[in-house]
Parts: sequence; structure tokens; C-alpha cells
Amino acid sequence: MTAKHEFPPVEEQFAYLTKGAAETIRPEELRERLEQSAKTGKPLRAYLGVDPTAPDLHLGHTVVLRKLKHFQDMGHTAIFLIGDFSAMIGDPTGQSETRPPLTREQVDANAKTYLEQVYKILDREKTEVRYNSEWLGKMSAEQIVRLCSHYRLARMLEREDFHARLEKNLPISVHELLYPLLTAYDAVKLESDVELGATEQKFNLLVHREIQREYGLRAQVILTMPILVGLDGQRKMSKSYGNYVGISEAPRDMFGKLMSISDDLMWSYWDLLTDLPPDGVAKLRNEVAAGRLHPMDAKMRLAASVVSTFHGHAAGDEAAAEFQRVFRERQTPEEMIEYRAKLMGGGALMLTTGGAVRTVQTGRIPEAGSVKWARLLATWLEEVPSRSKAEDLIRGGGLEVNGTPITDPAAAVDLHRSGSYVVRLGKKKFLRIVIE
RNA sequence: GGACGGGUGGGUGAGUGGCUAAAACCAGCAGACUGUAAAUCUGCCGCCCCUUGCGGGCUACGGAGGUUCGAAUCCUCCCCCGUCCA
Repeated sequence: MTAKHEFPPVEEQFAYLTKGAAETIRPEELRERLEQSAKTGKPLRAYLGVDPTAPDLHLGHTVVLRKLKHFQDMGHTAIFLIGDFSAMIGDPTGQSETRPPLTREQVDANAKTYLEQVYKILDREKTEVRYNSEWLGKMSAEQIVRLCSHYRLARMLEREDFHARLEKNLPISVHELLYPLLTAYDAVKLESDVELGATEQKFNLLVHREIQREYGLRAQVILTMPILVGLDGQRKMSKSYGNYVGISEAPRDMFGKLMSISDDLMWSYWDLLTDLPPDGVAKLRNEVAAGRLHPMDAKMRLAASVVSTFHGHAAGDEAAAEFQRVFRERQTPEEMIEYRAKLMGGGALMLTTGGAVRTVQTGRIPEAGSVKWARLLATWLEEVPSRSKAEDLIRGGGLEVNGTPITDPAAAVDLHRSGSYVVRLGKKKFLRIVIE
């Protein structure tokens, strides 16, 4: 963009840029391009195309974003392409069903929230944001026909998803065939050097290469990134499996969730969720293998690093210190959710949490004003999904009040007497309840 | 349109008139051990109420009705899903 650019040595760049990648197509082409840009001082154009369909990002989504950032780190141009037009078609990948097209409004709204989150990783100033409606929305029928003439049906049907559906006699709408072609046109328009994508995008990405050639361009390099495995270490990270870490989660929660992953899983997180160069990761790994570094300490560094990228370094350090204090030294966390409870007349209980006030009807409360923990925690504070669950938790030894375990499901709190309680629910949840 | 098979708790899947809030396994939660790791062991695992007891109540085996003292289990109708035929 600006005049002449100094880049790190090619080999260093290459190692950094391909770190964690599932596949590079083709490695030697990437090297060539890096060399060329080093020579001419012209940054490479790397892009990532995204359909704004999932507005709530989790760490899984960030893998490929982070890779795009790596290009920025090395001084290249990162293009974030919002597939606002193609999203209306819907990428047929994955779900073996025809997807209903999104409406313009949905797409716009999603694109906006998407971008806000994306800038937690990418450098806002250096990111070129494009929308593919910019050119796709203006294509004439003639241009579309021409585009289609560059690809063969048989090739298209090689795609695993189409293939499977054909075999099973499931419907394939004709517009779905258009998806890879239209997104290929993006690559043509952007004159990209590199395109990034998740491994499941491989088919599309390869089509993009071919179409670029058809349009007389040099085929871009493709970098595919693995799917991030979720916290359970089994399935891919996904909201519906509940094994995810949302990028907007509080530092402490993020840190805690990351600490709970298995040691084995940690290494792929190091690769996919941090900026530590490959030799750095290898070094850490050796240290742990040699017993010079406790795996937990390595994991704490990982967690701190991830938290830092979303909340800043201070928050990362703080989360680490907090974790240390609460879980290693078994002390009470510095901050916790605080409830102030005040018994009003007529069996009403006024609850104040972080400024919000609400009143619940308690029904009858015995003379003494005592109420069972299970009832307080589940029914009124809603910190446990149900009363039965709360009682189970108590019986199982998962409730601690002011440091003392409570295992009697009938144990109660006196709501008439003021007092302050630090309540620990299970392993991770702490509350402070103040009776006024 | 026809023939057959099937729909059970978050998932897989037993049960074919009472002993069944429903086996077993998985997932999940909690406890012990640890490093909020793994492995292992233990308990819990529909919801509500209380005097917390091998306590009481409600809801539940695709849906609606019925038979019966009693149904996830039998009957009728309906819906949905698979496989085969036209």
C-alpha cells in the first residue's frame, strides 16, 4: 500500500504463516510469492471470505481469522470479505440440505455484528473490508453465463456434499451449484495472492483457483485451517455442543474454560489460537516433555495469551492471578456476583444484583424466616436450573457456605437476620449473598 | 397409491398389562484423588412441595380417544420417519 516495505526473512514468514495450517496449496507457490514481494516491496493480498450467518463468534471461528492476522503481522494486506451477496444463496457445505436464502436485512445485521467482533483480532486500521455484493450484485446475466461456462458439471458434482446427496436422491437446487462459482468470482475481482479457509472449504477454494486461471490470473495460494476441537476434546467446537468459548466471555470464564482442557488438546490450541511462532511452540512442548515445565503452567500461559487477545494483557494477567488465588490457593475470588436480599412485607423478597432490582414472591416463609438453600439458589436466585438439581448438588457435596460444606438438603438460611455469605456452587461458581 | 418396519428420558437403546420416573451404555453434574488435565473410583442425573422420609404430589414413553382396579405396554383413529413396490 505505502511505498516500499521491509518484510521479515522469507523462511521466517513461511514458518509463521503456515503454522497450524492443515494444508498449503501449494507451499512452493507461497514461497515464490513471498520472495517476490520481498523483492518488489509489494505486500501480498490475502483474503478470507465469510458468510455473515453466525453472528456470535467463538474461538473456533477465530482460527482462520487469526491466520489472516498473521499476514498482517508480516506486513501483508489482509482483506476481509463479507459475502453479503453469496450469503443469500447459502453455502451448501455441511448440512446436506438446501438452505433457505437469508434476507437482505438479516445479512446486513449479521455483517455488522460480525465485523465488530472480528476487530478483536484483526487490526482495524490495516484491514481492507469488502462486500461481494459490490460486484456480484451488478453482474449481468451475460457475465453469469460466461462465468458458468468456465466450469464443468462433472467437476462440480465431485464435491463430497453434492455427491452424497445425489447418491441418496436428496434434492440439489441449481442455485447451489452457483455458490462456488460466484465466490470464485470474488477471487478474480480481488486479484488475491492467498485465500484462507477452513478445511471444509477446500472444494470451494480449489474452484476459486481454477476460475482465476480461466480469467487469465495466476492461481492464488490456498491455506486451509483445521477445525478447532472443542473443550471436550472430542467434537468440533460448536455452540450447540456446548463445548465452546465465546469471544465475548468474561476473562475469568475464558481462562477457567481453557484451563479445563486436556493436556493433549493444549498443543493444538497453542498452534491455532496464539501467535507464538512454530519453534516457540516446539520449545514449550519439549520443556514439558522433559519435565522442566509443568503442563499446567504451560496451559496457564496459553489461557493468559488467549484472554489477552480479547481483553488485553492486563486482563490476561489478572485472570491468571485470580485463577492462581482461587484454585491453587483455594481462596475466595476477588469479585463475584453479589446478591443483596431484603425481606419485605407480605412475603416479598427484594433482590438486588449489580444495580438490577427485582422482587420475588416467596410464598410463605416460616416464622423464623428460614429458607432452604436449595430454594433460595434455584427458585429465587436462579443460579441452579431447578430445585431438584440444587438438592442433588447439595447432597453430592457441591455446596459450600463461608468455607463450610453443606450436605444436608434441609439446611436453611435465616432471612430475618442480616448476614453475609460466600457461597460456592460446585467447582467454579462463587456468589456473595448479603441479607439485609 | 400399496407392503413392511419404526417413533421411549440430552443421545444410543431395553422394556411388550402392575415389582417401571422406566434397564444398560454414552453424555452431563457433583465428590474423592490431582494440576479445575488425563485415567480411576463414588454419588446424582423429569419437575415441584415439605415435617428430608426406603415421604407426598404432578408430568412423562409421537398425538388424540378408548379398554382395564391398573397401560410405555392392549384397541381405534391420526401424525411423522425409514425400507421396498407402483
